[in-house]
Amino acid sequence: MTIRDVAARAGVSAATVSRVFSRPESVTVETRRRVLSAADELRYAPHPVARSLARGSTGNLGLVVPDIAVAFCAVVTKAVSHRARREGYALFVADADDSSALGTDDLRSARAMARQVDGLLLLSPTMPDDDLRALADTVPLVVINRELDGVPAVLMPSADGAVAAVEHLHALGHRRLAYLAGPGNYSNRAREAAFTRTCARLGADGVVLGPFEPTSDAGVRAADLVLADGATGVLAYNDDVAAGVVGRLADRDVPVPARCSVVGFDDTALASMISPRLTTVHLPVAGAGEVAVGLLLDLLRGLPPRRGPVELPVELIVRSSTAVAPEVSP
Amino acid sequence: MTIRDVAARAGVSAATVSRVFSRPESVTVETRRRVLSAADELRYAPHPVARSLARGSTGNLGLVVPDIAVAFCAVVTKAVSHRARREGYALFVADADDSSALGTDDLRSARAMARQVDGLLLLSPTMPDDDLRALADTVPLVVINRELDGVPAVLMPSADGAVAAVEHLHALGHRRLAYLAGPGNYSNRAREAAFTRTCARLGADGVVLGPFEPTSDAGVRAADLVLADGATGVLAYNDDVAAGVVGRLADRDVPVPARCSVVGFDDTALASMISPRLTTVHLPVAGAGEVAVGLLLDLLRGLPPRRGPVELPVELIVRSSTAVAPEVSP
DNA sequence: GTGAAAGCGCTAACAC
DNA sequence: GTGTTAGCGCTTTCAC
Repeated sequence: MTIRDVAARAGVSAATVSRVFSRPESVTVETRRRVLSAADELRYAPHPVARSLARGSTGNLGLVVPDIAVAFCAVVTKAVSHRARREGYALFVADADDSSALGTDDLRSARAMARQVDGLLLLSPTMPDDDLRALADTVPLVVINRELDGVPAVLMPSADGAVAAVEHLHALGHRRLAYLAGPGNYSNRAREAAFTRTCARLGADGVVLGPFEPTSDAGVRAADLVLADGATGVLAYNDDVAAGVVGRLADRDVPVPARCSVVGFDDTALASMISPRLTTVHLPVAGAGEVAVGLLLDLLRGLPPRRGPVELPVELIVRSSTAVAPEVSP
Repeated sequence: MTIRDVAARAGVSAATVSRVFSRPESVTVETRRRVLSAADELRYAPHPVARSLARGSTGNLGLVVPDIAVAFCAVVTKAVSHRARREGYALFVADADDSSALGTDDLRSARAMARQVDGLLLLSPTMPDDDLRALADTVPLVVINRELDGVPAVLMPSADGAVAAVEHLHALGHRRLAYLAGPGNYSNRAREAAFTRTCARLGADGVVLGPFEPTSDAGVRAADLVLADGATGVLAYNDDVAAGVVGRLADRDVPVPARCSVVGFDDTALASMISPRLTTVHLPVAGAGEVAVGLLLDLLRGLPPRRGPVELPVELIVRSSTAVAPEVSP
């Protein structure tokens, strides 16, 4: 069923059919009606691939995530998907997590998508700066959780969250703190640096453990290291790791928060599902996804790019996994 | 940068360049080398859209999920994504969850993707049989968790899991059981029916509550209904709901499993993250995703379709959220 | 407002 | 092996 079949049936030219489906107002009501009903009878719909080739644009957006099975990524994906659809775009999603290799292969995933989409969104990409820049020269690009001159970005300033978390623990009397490091992305680096810096500023002992996978299993292992270290306040890379820590501490009869306080990151649904409910840094994840699509659309429309990255505020949510430090044993 | 630029630079025809990128062995080593280095210098790569149009196939697979933010869906997506990539296909993912409307709009999502992919995978689709069949006539199609004559499917027989769960609770002495219903999809219907049937067979009181959203928040609400009902054994639609129930019962000082046993469904990571660890029905989620891609590839290759659906066994995993029924108060 | 014609970038016969 | 020639299905000038 091609445009020509419809044209023949409606007694018009292919160009007219094309117009009916592209700029209906540029065609008489009467011919439009004829074309539409012919199309209907033939169950015709424009072929998107042919349309993309002719138009030079696809109507698709692409998103590369480090690991779709991580709640944080899934939520971003959902937000991006909705905003994209609302704007009339379909969404291509690629999971960069390469089980065969070590780490993620976001560059390859991004390249594979680049020509099939009008624009690309990268979530927490770990590829080298140069590769990222080269990619940005190839295709309209917006990154989330990554900072690079000249590439539009939306940031959730993890550092602020880490600072708030450390200050919170310090205010509760904790003097030996541990940060459980995650994967080597922008967010983790920001969190780790802010943790260390803030510990130093407040005169607290701050130790960095890890890196760990961002999973609860890794959190279980991390908990034992924390215990061995003697830290009483823990900041985990994310909620999953924090949940693993909490679970393991419970299993080892170390009550949380009485003997050890635990802070997570992301404020995923998990954070309020476990017991005790997690004190955690809330990230405006869905908002970030939406804003990122907005930036990308601006880019596609040729609007002047904003100077710096968009920063969405984060917030420490205090729940039940943090409390005053245990008294030092005599 | 088109194929012609490369052809000119390498001193060959466009067809030869095309061959180098499609069937390299059909070209001399020497010309191949020349073409490749010309392509390299010009940073040329074949344009996938043009290629799709000319070839009549895209090299893409599509997946429609009811809600990517649900762990179950995310895990399937991950498995599908990996298998697809391994087979040389890219993956289009659409989230059918339409926040604006009630429920999911998988039909619309599927239609939007249909012509841009070589084949489509539908996870727990809720569209009417007729629409599904019509779609299957349009594009190679495989469904997961849905049964419909003539449409290749992979099933995780939820009913078996529900039967095992009810038998488990009954064996522990529970005589009044509740099923917390989920969304109106194939899986929920299978679980609910099996629950009711098995309760009847064993002579237990079985009450169906809901339907509820598949979230822990809904589980919180459900817990109060369970308490009001007096059931001591609960089978939830999924782990999230079960987690909500467990959390709420703890808040209401009803110890799990001492006073009430709770069984989940899916065996997501959450199940072993909460305390007590959830007894739940393990679903071979990743396997299902992989197998589904396999079926779809068979379809694309024109292999004769198998007669019935592929069934992957499920298994009840007994953890710490179930125990012998509390003694009946005198 | 509508049609004719050229072309988007690539592939696939078919000749040579 | 390689080049020539037609398209794939649609959009888009440019005339009329």
